[in-house]
Amino acid sequence: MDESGPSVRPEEDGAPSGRAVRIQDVARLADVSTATVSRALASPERVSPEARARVFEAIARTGYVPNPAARSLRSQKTYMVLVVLPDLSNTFFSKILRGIEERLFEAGYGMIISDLDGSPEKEAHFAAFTAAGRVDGAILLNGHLFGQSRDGEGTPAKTGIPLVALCEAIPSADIPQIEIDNRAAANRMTQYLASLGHRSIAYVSGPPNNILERERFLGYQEGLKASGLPFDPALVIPGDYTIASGVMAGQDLVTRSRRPTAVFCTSDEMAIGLTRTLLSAGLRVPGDISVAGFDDIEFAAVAEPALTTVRQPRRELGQTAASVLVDLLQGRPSPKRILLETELVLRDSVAPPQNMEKAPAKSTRTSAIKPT
Amino acid sequence: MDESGPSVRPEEDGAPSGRAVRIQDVARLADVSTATVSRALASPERVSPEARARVFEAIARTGYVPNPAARSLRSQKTYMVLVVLPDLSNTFFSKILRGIEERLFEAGYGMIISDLDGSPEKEAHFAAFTAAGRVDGAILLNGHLFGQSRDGEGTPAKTGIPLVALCEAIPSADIPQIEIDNRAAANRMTQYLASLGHRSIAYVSGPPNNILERERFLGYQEGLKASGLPFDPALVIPGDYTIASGVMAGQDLVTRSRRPTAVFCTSDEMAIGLTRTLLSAGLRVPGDISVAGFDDIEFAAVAEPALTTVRQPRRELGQTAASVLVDLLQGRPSPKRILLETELVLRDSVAPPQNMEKAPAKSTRTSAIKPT
DNA sequence: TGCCACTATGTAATCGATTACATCAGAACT
DNA sequence: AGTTCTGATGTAATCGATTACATAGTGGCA
Repeated sequence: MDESGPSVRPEEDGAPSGRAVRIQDVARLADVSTATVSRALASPERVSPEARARVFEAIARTGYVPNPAARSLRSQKTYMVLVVLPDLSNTFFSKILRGIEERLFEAGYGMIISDLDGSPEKEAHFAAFTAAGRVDGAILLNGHLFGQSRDGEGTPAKTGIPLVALCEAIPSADIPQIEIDNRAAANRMTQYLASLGHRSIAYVSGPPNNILERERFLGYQEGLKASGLPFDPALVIPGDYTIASGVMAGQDLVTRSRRPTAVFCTSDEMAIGLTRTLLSAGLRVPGDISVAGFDDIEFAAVAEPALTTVRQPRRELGQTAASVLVDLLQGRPSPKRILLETELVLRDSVAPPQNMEKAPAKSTRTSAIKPT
Repeated sequence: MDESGPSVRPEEDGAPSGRAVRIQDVARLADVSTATVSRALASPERVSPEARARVFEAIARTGYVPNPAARSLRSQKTYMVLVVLPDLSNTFFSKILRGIEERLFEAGYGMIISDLDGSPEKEAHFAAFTAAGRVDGAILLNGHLFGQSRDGEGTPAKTGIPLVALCEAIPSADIPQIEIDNRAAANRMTQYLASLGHRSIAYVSGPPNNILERERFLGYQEGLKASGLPFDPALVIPGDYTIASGVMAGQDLVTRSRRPTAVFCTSDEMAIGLTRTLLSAGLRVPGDISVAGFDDIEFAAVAEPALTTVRQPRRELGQTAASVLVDLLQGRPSPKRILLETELVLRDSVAPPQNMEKAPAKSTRTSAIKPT
């Protein structure tokens, strides 16, 4: 443990060697009790200015940092928040995570990430983890509660801690939902495409049980209707938000004899994969087919052609979710649902359909990088 | 999870209500002492098969999960690992993180992420966090120790826990380094470009103090030398690995009167941004200028044209770093340095220079998506 | 002056697991 | 048979902070 020598004083008062500084050490140095030290930290107004000063002085000299395990054991708080997401390696989440982290950090909370990766064991693990009180709250990006399917089947595991749903709403759960209006956004994009003259607008979907997908699909149908266009099931191509599924969708399109003039992909990844496939097959984008995406990830602006898409305020989504959770953790009230604004980002991958426009194949690039 | 029988009794003997199950509850139910329960969990071979069976049965029935704070307080272990990285929203890190998380999860460790974001306060916070024993170990992706600059200046903060450097080596630190051979990889790519006939190969750098950058730059110079090409400082264009800096580099190139025939970008992000700018300016890639990247992020394969690059085994890098750290945490020896293999991924953004090849502008696409 | 209210502080119980040490039964060895 | 060893288990100390409760001191007010 310690070197007990003659001139021991391994740390006259500082930290340099050996064992960590305990609250006892600080108390002794400040000539107060441990209770006073604890109070000076937690509620400074409850100790006299003199004692407070001595305590802070002692803390500074020793470099004392409270032992979180001890604190947590007694106070039943961990100052940790769990962020549950389906796939950490998905670009879409990284900016959101950053927004979350920023806000949590400001509020003094740490962030534990759980990448479920579709694994039930992992999910069970983190459910237990949560139930074990290892975190004070959680932000769920995976569209369902622990122990429940996306459809709200099954009994949600009792967590006993505040939860917030982010991006993928969990309608069956009575927790705050932070999201965008997916339906309105999809509607808007669809109407935009129609307004350019497209009469045959394909839709590349997300995974079937996904609530984002359901909303966006509704929006797409509404958009068609509002534009006086019929809904054609043959124009719905299955996808799952990944680049690979975009590539597949593109291959599907390429082989069709009657092709739509525009494709609305419900993620930028799919749009980029799809575009790539179309271009490889010798089709022109947007000359032969216009392609629109969803999310506005970093690469959308530098895709070739630059991708027309729906911008989600990703960082802000993360920040908002974190703020709401912190409010809950600290006993403040919070709204049940927050919708953040999206924005149509018009770039070069969408143009009026060829047969309506007599212009040559060379697309009219409206901007080099960021039009908005 | 399961449908419990007709008589619900969600937890006949589990947490009767409200409060969490304690080791005491399990012990009572299994008719053993708490010590035996603890041992059954930590070292099953030290308890008799019968007792062990009763304990596990009781655990299953109660849904007991050890209180981590209590465990941590006593055993001085947190089963948490800190991952320090400079920018969470960078695509490059996400797959690495996933690799780390996978391996840590298998070994029973949780992952706390700290996104330093270039903020000294954040860094100080996490240094204290670490010093406070809140994690058992850390994986550093930011190229320097706490309290130290990238150049090894300053006294590294005493953490007292195992550390591992990942991707960005920390030469001054005596900790395991997991990385790729950046120099060899850059050398190889440079020689590859030269072997196609390129005599004027530009280099878009990373940030100046970055050790990756230094290594890659050396590799570039060595590659030139090995190919009998002179090094021309005018062909070195500053960058910082971001898309935006790639765009800037592209703008620089576009305005030059004498342009290189090939550009080696030290990140895919820059390569994609740069390509975009060249294309927008009416240049052809690889017709007029070949562009190569580094990293092989997901988007490289679907960029237009598909990007020739150096593949880093990102997931494996993460897994390896996590494995090494877990070894250290569990007292096993570990190698000081691990170099993982990279791979040259040949796609469509690189071709022989125009003046050497009489073929038309239409580039010969060797593959649609993934040639390798 | 005597009593109350209030503030500042100290004492010690407490959180829930791990683990050093003690105990005991039975096997193995002399 | 007596001694030692081994393996299985229980008892209770321990980790370091928080906090309920107790106590001392101070000022106000009748």
